[in-house]
Order: sequence, then C-alpha cells, then structure tokens
Amino acid sequence: MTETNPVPPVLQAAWGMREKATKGPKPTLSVDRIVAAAIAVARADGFPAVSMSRVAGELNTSAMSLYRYVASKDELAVLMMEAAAGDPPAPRTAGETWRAAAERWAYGMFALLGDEPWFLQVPVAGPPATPRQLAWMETGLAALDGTTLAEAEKLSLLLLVNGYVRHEALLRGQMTEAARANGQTVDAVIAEFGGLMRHLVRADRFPLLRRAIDAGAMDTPNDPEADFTFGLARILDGVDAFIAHRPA
Amino acid sequence: MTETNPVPPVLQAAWGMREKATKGPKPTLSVDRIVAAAIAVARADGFPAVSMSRVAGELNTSAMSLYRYVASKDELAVLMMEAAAGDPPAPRTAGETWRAAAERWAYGMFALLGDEPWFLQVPVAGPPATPRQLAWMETGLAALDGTTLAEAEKLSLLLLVNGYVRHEALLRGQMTEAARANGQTVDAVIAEFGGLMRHLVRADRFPLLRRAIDAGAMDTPNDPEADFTFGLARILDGVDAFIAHRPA
DNA sequence: CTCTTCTGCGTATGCCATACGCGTTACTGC
DNA sequence: GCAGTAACGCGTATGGCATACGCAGAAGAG
Repeated sequence: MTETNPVPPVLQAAWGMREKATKGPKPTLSVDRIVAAAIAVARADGFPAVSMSRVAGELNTSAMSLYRYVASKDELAVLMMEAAAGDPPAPRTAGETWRAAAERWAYGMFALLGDEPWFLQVPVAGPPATPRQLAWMETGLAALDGTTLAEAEKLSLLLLVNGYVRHEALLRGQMTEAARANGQTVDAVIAEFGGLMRHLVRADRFPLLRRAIDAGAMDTPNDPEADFTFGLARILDGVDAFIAHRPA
Repeated sequence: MTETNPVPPVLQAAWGMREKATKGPKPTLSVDRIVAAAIAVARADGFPAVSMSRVAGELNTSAMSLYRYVASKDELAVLMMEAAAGDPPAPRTAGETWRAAAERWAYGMFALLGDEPWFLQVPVAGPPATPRQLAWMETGLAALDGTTLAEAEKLSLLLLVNGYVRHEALLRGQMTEAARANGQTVDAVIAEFGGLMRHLVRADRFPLLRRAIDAGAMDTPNDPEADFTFGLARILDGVDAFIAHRPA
C-alpha cells in the first residue's frame, strides 16, 4: 500500500520533487533564471508588478514559455520567496541567553523583510512549509531550547514574534512605498499623516486621540528600528514573565 | 489663503465629504445599497470575489453604473470596511483595570475579524484614518488612560496589540478558508498539516522541529480562542512589566 | 423654456492567468 | 540507425478584471 503523497503541488518544486526530463530538446531557460528575473521585477516594482508576461519580457520570451518550467504563478511565488529568503541567523550559541538569541532571530527576520519588502505583498497561503521557512522555525526553536517551555508553547511564541515582525515590517514597508509613490521622503509622508490626523481628529468626538496628538505623539521623527525594538522588548518581557512564573 | 484639503480622495466618502447633487435625474441606486451588496458578496465568497461587475450583477445593473456612486474600487473597499466594522467595545469603565479593558478591546477586534473574515483580505493601504478606525483607537486609548505611559507609547502598544490580533485572526481565517475550499473541517485541515510536517521534517535537518512534532506539538486540537488568549496574555504581561518598571 | 448638470450604461482599452494545440527537437529502446 | 515518444517554444484564445470615454436622456435652476 503506497502512501499518498501529502505534499501539495505548489510546494513540490520548493522541495525538489520535480524530476527533470531526460528526453526532448534542451531547455533554453531554467527555473532558476525565471525565479531570478521574477525577483528582480519584484525588487524593482513590487510583487504586484510580477506578471507572467512581465517576467517573460525580462527574459525576452513569451509568457507561455514560462509554464514549461513553472506550474503556476503561485508556485513561482513560492520559489521566489524560497530563493530570496536567506538563511536564518546563526542558532543560539552556548553562552547566549534565550532572549538574546530570540532578539537576533527577530532582527534577522526584520532585516530580511526590509531588504525584500515585496515579501509582504505576496499573499500568504497557509502555515510555513517550505525548507527555508522550516529552517527559520528550527533556529527559532534553538533560541528557546533549554527553557521550561513546552514544545507547543515554543511554537506559539515563535508565531507570536513572527507575527509581530511581519506586522511591523508591513507598516514600515507601506510608509516607504507611499513615499516612493509620491516622490517624497518617508518623514514627509509621516508628517503628512500627522497633518491629516490633526485635521480629522476633533476633540469632541475623539478626545483622547486629540490629546495624544496634541502631546506630540504624531510628531516623532521616523525611526522604525526604535519602534521595532520597543515592541519586541515588550513581547519578550511577556515571554520572560511566563518563563519565570513556571516551575523548572 | 485657503488651506489645501489634506484628506486623500479614497477617504473623502468615508468622512462624508461628497456633496450630493441637487440637479439631474433621480439616482436609482445609492452608495449604501452598493456597499451592502458588496459586503454580501464578500461575506459569501471572500473579498477577492468582490468585483465591480459581480456587485453590479447582484444589483441587476452594469459595472459602469456603480462608478456614478463610487469613485473607485479602493474607495468601495474603504466604505465596505467602514460599514461592516461595528462600534468598538464600550470604553473602560471606572472600576476596570487597564488590562481588563485592553483585553475586551482585543477580544472585540478578534471577534469582529472572525465575523468578517474578508476584512483581512482587503489590502491595507496605510495607517488607520477612517472614522470607525479612529473610534477603535479612541477606545483603545481609553483602556490605557490613567497609566503612566506616554501618549506615543500608548499608540505604539495599541498598534502592537492590533497587529497581534490581526495576525492571529489571519491564521484562523486561513484555516477556515482552506477547510471550506476542500470541504473539510478545520480540524481535518490541521491534522493534514500535521501529517505534512511529519512527512517533511527529517530529524537530521530539523532536529528541534522534529522533537516538537514528536512531542505532539502539532496534534493539539484546534482552539483558536485558546491560542489567542495565550498570546494576548504574553503581550499584556509585557505591557504590564513596562508599566511596573516606570515611575508613577 | 432653455441651460446646465447629472444619470444610466454601452463600448472599448489594456491588463491579467492560463488552457489548448501545433510544429519541432532530441533522447531512448530496438 | 531509426522509430517512437516525450519535452520543448510559443501563438492563439478564453474569460476575467478595472476603468476611461462618450452619448442620450432626465430633471432641477434660472
């Protein structure tokens, strides 16, 4: 009784489960070249600009040619992320605290999403299940290894941190995106948003918000790193408290 | 010197800044009816199914007719969210702790995103700037009112919680979505993912992940509420620690 | 009563993913 | 060395999408 293969088709290429042909004409293209061209497009103009014909155009061929190498655009997206996601940060070393390792892990992810802002424009299809994604999870688990946390708790907490990083990177990405679209600096966009708030938030309807604005909460110069560090510290404080209140 | 209006066009309708015509024929449709039809489509088949022609079809008219009422699809999306987002939970009452109020706030948001899963499929365009979104922020600020937090810190922390809620709801939504698409139960989808993990995660490459799987971390029955509560408690613990370590 | 302004809406443009099928190439088994 | 077969490049077509444009008719304003 042969077990049915549980790997969904979109993931098969990422796991190297596509046997390559021995017969037929020599391919003029390759999956790698297609993926590289698609990544170049995404880096230049964002993921929405990645269309089959655009990628084909970069390679001086037609859209349909790509389908000889890639089953669908979704599969291409998976391969793009798999190729562009670098390796995770080094796993926790011997003398390192779980917290320091978790911070490195989170910063590494934040940096990746800063280098490849189009990542966050790819519609996420489900839980992580590609080799690189699992490698990141593995490194995350290494950070929490040796703590009193249950395995399921570790996974929950990694998901928590991952969600935070993604959300924070998304906000940062939207800002830089808006800035680029309007030909402004990020600071100008933020200032503009502050002005909009100042204009829309009337004290009678949103008194506390008004107070926050008047206290200058919208006038802080842009510093995504600092925002990120602040929120991450809160989350890790929470994890810390959880570990502390638990029998060894 | 007339101040230039800083409200972006997409938001103008949401803020009631569209003056209605006095001349010309009587409109046969209305913005409200269009928005209601669009929401019905989104509830039935998800936000990607909301196209101008589909919505027009529900109203027995043509796609172009809608453009007499709505400037663009993006504007329609804003109006949809504005209409479907209910009012935020009641603001913090006198005897209530900030934490209890923040929990209610977060749960209210989580419930909303559970009732309207298509919310998370709408591509977010920027920081919150519609009346309802500001009302939610206002209620969030009420929860943190009276703490020693600086105004900017309050906003940061609300954003942190908001991001967490969104991410958690997104995961839950993807699960139910996948379940519906395959005609399975959510538990079956989770079990399937567990099987996939068991199949793909080899101990030589992902030892810690393998250990977590073998420890049954993937076999937990689905309980999004419990997952949500767990993560939220960690975050609020972190906020708590921050407030505690701060001079009154 | 005319002028202006708005309505409904058909048509058209230019994107998009991708199904299908044809002619051609090159390796495999005999 | 030759037939069979499988993979190649890719043109064409289908059906979707948002929305620009323009025209004909309706209705309030002067």
